[in-house]
Amino acid sequence: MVEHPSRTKLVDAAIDLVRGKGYNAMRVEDVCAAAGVTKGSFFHHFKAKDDLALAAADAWRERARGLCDTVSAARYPDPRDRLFAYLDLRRELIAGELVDWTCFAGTMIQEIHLTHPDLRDACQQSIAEHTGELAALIEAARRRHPVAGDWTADSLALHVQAVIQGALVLAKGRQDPAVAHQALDHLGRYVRQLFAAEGNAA
Amino acid sequence: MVEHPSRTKLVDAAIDLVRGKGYNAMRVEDVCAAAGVTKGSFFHHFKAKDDLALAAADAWRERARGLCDTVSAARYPDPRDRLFAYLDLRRELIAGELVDWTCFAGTMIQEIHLTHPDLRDACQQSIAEHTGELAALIEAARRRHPVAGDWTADSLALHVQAVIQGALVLAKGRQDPAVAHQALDHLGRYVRQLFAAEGNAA
DNA sequence: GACTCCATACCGACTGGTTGGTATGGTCGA
DNA sequence: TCGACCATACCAACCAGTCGGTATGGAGTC
Repeated sequence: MVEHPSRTKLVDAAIDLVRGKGYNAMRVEDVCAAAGVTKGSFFHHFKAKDDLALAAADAWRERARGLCDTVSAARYPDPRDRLFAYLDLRRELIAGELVDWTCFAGTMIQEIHLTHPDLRDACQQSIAEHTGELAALIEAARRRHPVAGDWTADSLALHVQAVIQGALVLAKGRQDPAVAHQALDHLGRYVRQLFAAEGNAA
Repeated sequence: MVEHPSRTKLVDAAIDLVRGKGYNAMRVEDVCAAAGVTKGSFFHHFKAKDDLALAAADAWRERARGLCDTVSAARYPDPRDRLFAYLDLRRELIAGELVDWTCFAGTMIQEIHLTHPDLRDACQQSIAEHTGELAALIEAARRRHPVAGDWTADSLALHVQAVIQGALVLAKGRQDPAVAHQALDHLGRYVRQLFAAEGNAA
């Protein structure tokens, strides 16, 4: 499997379409049209629609991998500051066209969690992997700074994901990313509060 | 329009099915089977599938209305305590079968926000109304207690909704309501922190 | 109270468009 | 010439929506 431009284009198109209209509303012909190929090509690369979705979930996981590292460790040597910067980044990423800030995995899960267990697990893995990276960052920050309250790095990472996913749902409802920003503002305030305990103001 | 048992059964069945499998995966015949009526009856009461969804959105809004009041004002005279109790209640409501703790409006919005603008607005209204009630409660608590930070009641109400919606998405992904509890625990801690400012410990 | 008239509620076989998937054949590089 | 890659025509299942028909009960008339 060395590149295959058609295949890659199909996967990318599928991700975009799912992010916009969801999985069930996305027809294979839509994907083909968006990718600029025909159905023959589609079913040459994928044996079924679900197969494409699986590939798309993998591609999405790949995209999400290392998102934490986007916030350079060089610029923010302190993991706590890196965590704050990460939250700010996530906030800023929610802007512009809807299809650009929507989460493929979250959209898929909500729609097919009962009907397509294998697909659900693939998408879940994508989220879990990212949450794991975030938890590691939180844990690093925790080791270097005192924190308020009794909580684990895993649970806070989960909470962050929840706020983001929920903010996206609300933003879709209002057709306006601004509501997501409000939620992320509160999240930022909360996390900073947790790490600003006991006279540790930044 | 005085009752109409068949119609009511169809609406209730639709709400359950959407909460489980989503809107597109729900067939008209599924709704009929679940409601114990035939297709003929269905299309007598609703002129299209979308029409049923609209009715279901209304019914859902009705269900959600006054959820804040479930936390009795008599038992919690202080609106701040009522707010805390509300958050606890929301946490406890996420338990048991998936179909019982899922949000109809959130599920719908995520799936049809682009393809069915009218349906999206109906579901959005359901959320907006509930958020409004919550904001009023927050505002009342705010007037009676000093708070930390610079934020509005509306934005905090929105944040609460976001955490809940996001927690549900994560719970669906893991097929386990426990993850939602973790997120709501953090939310509870945050809100209490906001209201516990300046020596106002409960 | 018997009769017509009609509206509402309901039934279930049928239809026609949509759509995931297939069959077949062509092109091009090795 | 073989096989990877892709195009076109086609198929069959699925499903929202239709349509002719039945049952029930209430209003009006004599």
